[in-house]
Amino acid sequence: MSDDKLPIRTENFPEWYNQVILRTEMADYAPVRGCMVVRPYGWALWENIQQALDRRFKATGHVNAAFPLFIPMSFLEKEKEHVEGFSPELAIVTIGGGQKLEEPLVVRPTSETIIGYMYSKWIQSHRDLPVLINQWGNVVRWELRTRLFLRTLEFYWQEGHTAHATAKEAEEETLRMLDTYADFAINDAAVPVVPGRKSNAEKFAGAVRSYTIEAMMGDTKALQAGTSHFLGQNFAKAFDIKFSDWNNELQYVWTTSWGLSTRFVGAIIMTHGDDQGLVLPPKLAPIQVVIVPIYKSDEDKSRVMPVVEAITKELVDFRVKVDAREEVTPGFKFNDWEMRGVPLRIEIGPKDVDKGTVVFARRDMLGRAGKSFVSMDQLAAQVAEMLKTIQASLFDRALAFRQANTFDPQNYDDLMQITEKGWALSWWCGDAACEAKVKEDTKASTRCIPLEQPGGAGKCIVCGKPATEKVFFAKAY
RNA sequence: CGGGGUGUAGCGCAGUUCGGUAGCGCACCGCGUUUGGGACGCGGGGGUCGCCGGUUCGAGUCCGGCCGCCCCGACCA
Repeated sequence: MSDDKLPIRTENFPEWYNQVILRTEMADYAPVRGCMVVRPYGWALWENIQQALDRRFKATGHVNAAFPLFIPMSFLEKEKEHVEGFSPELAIVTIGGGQKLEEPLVVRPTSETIIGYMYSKWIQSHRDLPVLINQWGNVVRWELRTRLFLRTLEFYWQEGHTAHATAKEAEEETLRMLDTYADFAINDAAVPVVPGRKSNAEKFAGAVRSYTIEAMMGDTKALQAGTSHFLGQNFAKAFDIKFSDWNNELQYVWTTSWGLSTRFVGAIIMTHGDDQGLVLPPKLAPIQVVIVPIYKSDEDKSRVMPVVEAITKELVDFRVKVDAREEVTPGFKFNDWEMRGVPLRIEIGPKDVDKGTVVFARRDMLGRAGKSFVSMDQLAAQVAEMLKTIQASLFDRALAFRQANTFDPQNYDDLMQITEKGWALSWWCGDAACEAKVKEDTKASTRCIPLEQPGGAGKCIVCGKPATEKVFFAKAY
């Protein structure tokens, strides 16, 4: 339950973030360090994210399956970069049923290895390809510094794992799924993202190329909101995934993997939230419309409640909540649901019943500015229209914010200044040394080389050598 | 793993200096009045004071040890 005000977002962003999550009952700290409990309101948001993604996966021919939580330690060791990347953050089971295990079992940090092993059994011929499997599940990475939703020891996600006959096909799949993530982020979450390629230093352990969608949070820091990897034949060779091609010659398959996690809940919170609390995009909000009935006397109540009921029936196609609590005042409810980010509030009192109207109050425009009197005629259509408007305004606002905080540095000093206050889009020669120097000097890393490039050529912002691509430098979560 | 902070009712804290049997606000329960932007009155319930040990007639308070959690730095969806 809400009592007093939240921390001011611009004054103490991390504290604001924590308080919003705890107070809106999205999640809570678990008794184990670095672990969280996703509470029903947070999980409902995640379920809507899952549905939005899952229907896109199905539409592109993918099917769901479930692979085990435990992976033999030796599996991870088969791919050199993979084990090097993940070994510092593995949880390892050494005892089972009171007996010391002959081979330790890793609690999966990701499932490329065990899925690769299974694919080697299942794939014989080019006729078995492509294999397009997705898994919804949880994974464990023993992180040192944790934050609710953004980085916890255990998190929930989906991981897609596909196998293809040709490199071209696999690369297409990698980009198709990156595009799927971008489409979801932009159109359902109203989170503007930059699709791009990761530098070698930032790529997934074991991938040939990694792609990402990067989003700017309300404090201008960057968040990797989803990733898609072209794994080449690295895992095919490690797990001997071979098929007979059209000429009856044995070939290694080409694989991809792509994932999006509960971290995205954090992305939504930090993209749209304001001092009043959460602001949820209508398409994903667990509650799209909250109805607050207003009355003083029993007589008023008996006039208002039937109208509330009738309206609720009319709005069956939306996720509607009627807040009929008697023990708190309407004013309290307004603040409470605003904190919880419900996109649209409908107030109905005796005066409205008399006039045949209701009050719409938009979450994205607080106070008087966001209130309007609306006729009860065609209410469902008006609600649909309003939710659409709010959805669009959230995206526009977030995009404008990102544009206002993205800069084109003219020299290295300029770059150092910019990384203190936003994103820098600069020419980069591609040399890891230049990248490392920036990180050393500014704590900003390369976020991605956007797929959309200005073209032409320039000089590397760090060393001045010729460069053909621009990269985003920014501090990141 | 290093630095900082903290642990007393569900939450936020006071009490620890100087030992004497635990308190405040919010939340919770009951009744009544309230209700168009965070209501109020009256009455009530709830605590092995993080854990273990020591000193003492007596420990939330003093001494020793341990642990948890949060925040800040090196790795990461």
